[in-house]
Amino acid sequence: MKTSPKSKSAKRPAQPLLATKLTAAKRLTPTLRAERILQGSIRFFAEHGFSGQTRELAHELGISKGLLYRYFPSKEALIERVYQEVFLRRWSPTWQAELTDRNRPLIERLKTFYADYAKLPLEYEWGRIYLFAGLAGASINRRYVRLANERIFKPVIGELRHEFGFRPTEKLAITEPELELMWSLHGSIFYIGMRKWVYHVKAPSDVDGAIEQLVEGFYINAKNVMRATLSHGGKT
Amino acid sequence: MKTSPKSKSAKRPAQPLLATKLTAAKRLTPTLRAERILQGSIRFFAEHGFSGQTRELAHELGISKGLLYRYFPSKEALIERVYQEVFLRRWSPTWQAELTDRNRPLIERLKTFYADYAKLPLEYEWGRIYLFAGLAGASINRRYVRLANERIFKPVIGELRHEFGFRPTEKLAITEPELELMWSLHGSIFYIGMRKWVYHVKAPSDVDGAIEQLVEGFYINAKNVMRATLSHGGKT
DNA sequence: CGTCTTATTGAGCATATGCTCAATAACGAG
DNA sequence: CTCGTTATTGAGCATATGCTCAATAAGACG
Repeated sequence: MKTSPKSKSAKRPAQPLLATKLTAAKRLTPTLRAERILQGSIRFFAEHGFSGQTRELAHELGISKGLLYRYFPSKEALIERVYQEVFLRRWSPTWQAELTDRNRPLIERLKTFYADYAKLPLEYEWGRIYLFAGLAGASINRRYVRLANERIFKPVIGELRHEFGFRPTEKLAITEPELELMWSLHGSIFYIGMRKWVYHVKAPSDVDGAIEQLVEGFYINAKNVMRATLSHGGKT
Repeated sequence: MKTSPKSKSAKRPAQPLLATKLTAAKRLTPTLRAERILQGSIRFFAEHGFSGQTRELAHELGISKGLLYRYFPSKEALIERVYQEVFLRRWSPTWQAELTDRNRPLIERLKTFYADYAKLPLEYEWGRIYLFAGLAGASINRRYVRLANERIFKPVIGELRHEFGFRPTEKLAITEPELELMWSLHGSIFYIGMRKWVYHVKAPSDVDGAIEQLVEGFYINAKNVMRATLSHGGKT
């Protein structure tokens, strides 16, 4: 079936479409080429999922499939790099300090933090790749959840405890209702992204405003839930 | 495609010595067989996504791949049937009446409704297939969102308006903050399922309790948001 | 048991897909 | 310009995958 040179040449006579060789910015330095492949792969896999073909990816990158394999030993390895790049490289190191800076009112800290943090899950690439990875059973999601738990959930619950006059998390372990509060907020935020990038239905016209409304509701709910579940001896 | 009668007839050795049929699939009636294939496909596609192979599906069903194509003309058609079965056949016709039955307190109605409704998106098959479909760009999600909007979002907002003394939705159009409230609740619920079936991280030990906490928070937030955004002339 | 209907099978086809490798050509050094 | 290094290419391989069809055999009925 390979012996069909006639149909082959008939199909590919020349460059009928755009960018076949126009973007022939050929012969880049390995570092730069690898970087381009990585960034292109992020976009590509976000769009097509990890079952997208390497042929098509190479075509979109304007390079040959062979070149792909010079920089990444396998499709699997490429995907692993995509995970690293998308999820672990975009974590702002200042968030934690901002969240726990008691010179500012907590509600204000929460609003500014989530206004910034929400950009991650609301980003096209981030959200879709996160879902594809999870559905494929990749471990990256669990790793990310652990990160969020340590650097967001725990600190925020700690600050809320302090705000509402309950014992700190070191003295009174974090409860399930408190954790559910956090999950609920993050779920609502992520769902805004899902509406946009997965369901393709109308998202809020004012995303920042929607996030702020979510944070305000969260703050009030937190107060109520903590009072209802931590009150017995929980008060300082 | 059929124009290849070259050495076709030559190679037909026919191996009738097949004792390999250990799992002898027994001759079911077409209706029953189709039903089994459909149910098996739901489980299979929920697990592997729609890029799962028909060969493997047939194997899991204990039948040959050929039989699959006797009952469903193509993989695509099968998937379409899966959508129908999962999303449109499981909608309870009594929900709407329950939600608007003003003989019962609204908060109670909401709790019982969501305790029941949440079973859908929290189900393994439902949640994962919904995500796979959305990521693949299927239109079923938009269809489902429209359904939820008409039969849940609008009625609930209407009841909340009545509960808190604002003008009905026929007189004062539903606002974006109100819709966001609904989305937020549904997002939080769906996210519980995602934790279980997609991220494989710890889900609440008491799901029903978590749902109830969500509904309570939702009710309070709704009151606050409506008061903040509908007050000017909105009051009855 | 024999016969007929049809549910069921699996080899096979055409194409898709991850990956290899010998050949090619772009850039820099001399 | 010449030459050497190496980024880049694309035909090609091995296997995967949706789907077809002639052959098979499991029941129903006499």
